[in-house]
Amino acid sequence: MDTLVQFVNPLYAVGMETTSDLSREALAPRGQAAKRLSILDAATAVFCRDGVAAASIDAIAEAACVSRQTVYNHVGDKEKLFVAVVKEVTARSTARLFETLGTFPETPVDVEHELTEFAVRLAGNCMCDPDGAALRKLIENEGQRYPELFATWKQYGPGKSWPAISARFAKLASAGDLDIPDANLAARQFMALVNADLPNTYYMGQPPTDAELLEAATNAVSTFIRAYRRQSAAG
Amino acid sequence: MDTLVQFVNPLYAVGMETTSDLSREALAPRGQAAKRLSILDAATAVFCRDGVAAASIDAIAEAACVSRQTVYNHVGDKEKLFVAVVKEVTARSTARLFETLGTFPETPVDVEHELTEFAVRLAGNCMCDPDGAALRKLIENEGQRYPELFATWKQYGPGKSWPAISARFAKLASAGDLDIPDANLAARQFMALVNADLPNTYYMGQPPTDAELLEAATNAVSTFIRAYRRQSAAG
DNA sequence: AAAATGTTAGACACCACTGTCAAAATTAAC
DNA sequence: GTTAATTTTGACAGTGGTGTCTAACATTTT
Repeated sequence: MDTLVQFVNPLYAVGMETTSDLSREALAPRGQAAKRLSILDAATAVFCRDGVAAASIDAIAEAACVSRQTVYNHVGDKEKLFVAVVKEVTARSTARLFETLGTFPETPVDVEHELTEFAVRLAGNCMCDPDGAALRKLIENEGQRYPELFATWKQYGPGKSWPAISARFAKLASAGDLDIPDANLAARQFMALVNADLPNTYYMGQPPTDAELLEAATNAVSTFIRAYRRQSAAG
Repeated sequence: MDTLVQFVNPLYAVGMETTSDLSREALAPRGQAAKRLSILDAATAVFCRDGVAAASIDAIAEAACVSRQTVYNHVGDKEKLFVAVVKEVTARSTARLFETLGTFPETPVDVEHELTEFAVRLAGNCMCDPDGAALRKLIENEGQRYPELFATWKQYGPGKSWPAISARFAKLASAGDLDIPDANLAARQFMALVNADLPNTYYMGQPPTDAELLEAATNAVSTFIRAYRRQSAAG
């Protein structure tokens, strides 16, 4: 239940709950939601940097500018902290992805141009976003050790994202712009092509520049459209 | 120096040195190269499973069926062990990639068919290979903590692999089969497309089945060729 | 069989971390 | 200004890891 709420409603996990009466968690007693967020952010960073097992609560507390005891008071032990982090970051990443998906050019005038601009937003806001990168890393590294959490993440992360992405490409096809027999496949390939040309430095600290983003998007969309353009006459 | 030898000559690091006099390392005194390999393999597995910082030498020793002291005798402390593992796995992966690249269809009769078969080999032997997967994971997680090692890896891993891959696509283009203005870009996109459609379970233990491999290769090559096919008349 | 070499088992000091506790200090509420 | 809630501080036992050492054991080599 608790789990579901956090995954389904991003606003909740982002700490934007109305501080009213809806979310009477045992955790955040009254006001200091900021401190809780600070702890989760710090934990995300340290978990990513050191790995969950090697991450020390002291390091997290220090990064959050908080005493160790406060960490235990807010979230509990390390495993609960990790679960809270994954839920938080999943909610944020998913929200950001859906926000970006809202700008997908479903009935474009200039397919290539508008799809390229969308790819820039996708790469900048989602793929290279610190939350997204952190989440990928955490899931990839620790997923096997927390099967339940992993399953829940799959359900509310990829399980919701991919159909949404595919649906956009299906609409784009039915708008007559491209010839896409399999929207799921096209969606996977589109994402892969955008990723293919991003400088591989972005999971090592530095995010790509705007120019790099644009180049990656341009190359990806160019190839994507050449592969999926509608044939004038016979196919 | 030592570093260079191990990276440049895969056979050395794989433990196939002639056991003669060429490689008078302080490490492998005379015969028991098998034990050393066993230690490196076990360390690879445990490092991947637990992360380097959280991996215990005892766990590695147990996995290698060896006493802890023997680990220290052969390789030294944990950092040296990690460096040895990365070199070993890099050498193995690179060797396997180049072996597979040797089967690239440079002057094919049926481009699509032969490129698909190559993609199957590439995915099966390189992308989903345990060594390759382990290496990606280790580099991604620990690269930042070992800048020198990371730099050396980049030099002898991607720095050697990508030009070799690109060169194949350039030859394929000049053979008249495809229209590839930028072989580097095409190579990146080809790899990305093959990866895009592999079941994402392969870094979680189970390798993909032959059928899954073939489907991924088919989809990837189909899209790749549609994007890069030579236009009959004007382009 | 003897000698040299490699391997194991156990013990060791040392260190870093966990999770808990109680008392002091700070901050917010009324 | 007093009361209540939160946070900090420092201490604590317990755990598990490192890297070293030594003496016993096993395996080759000669």
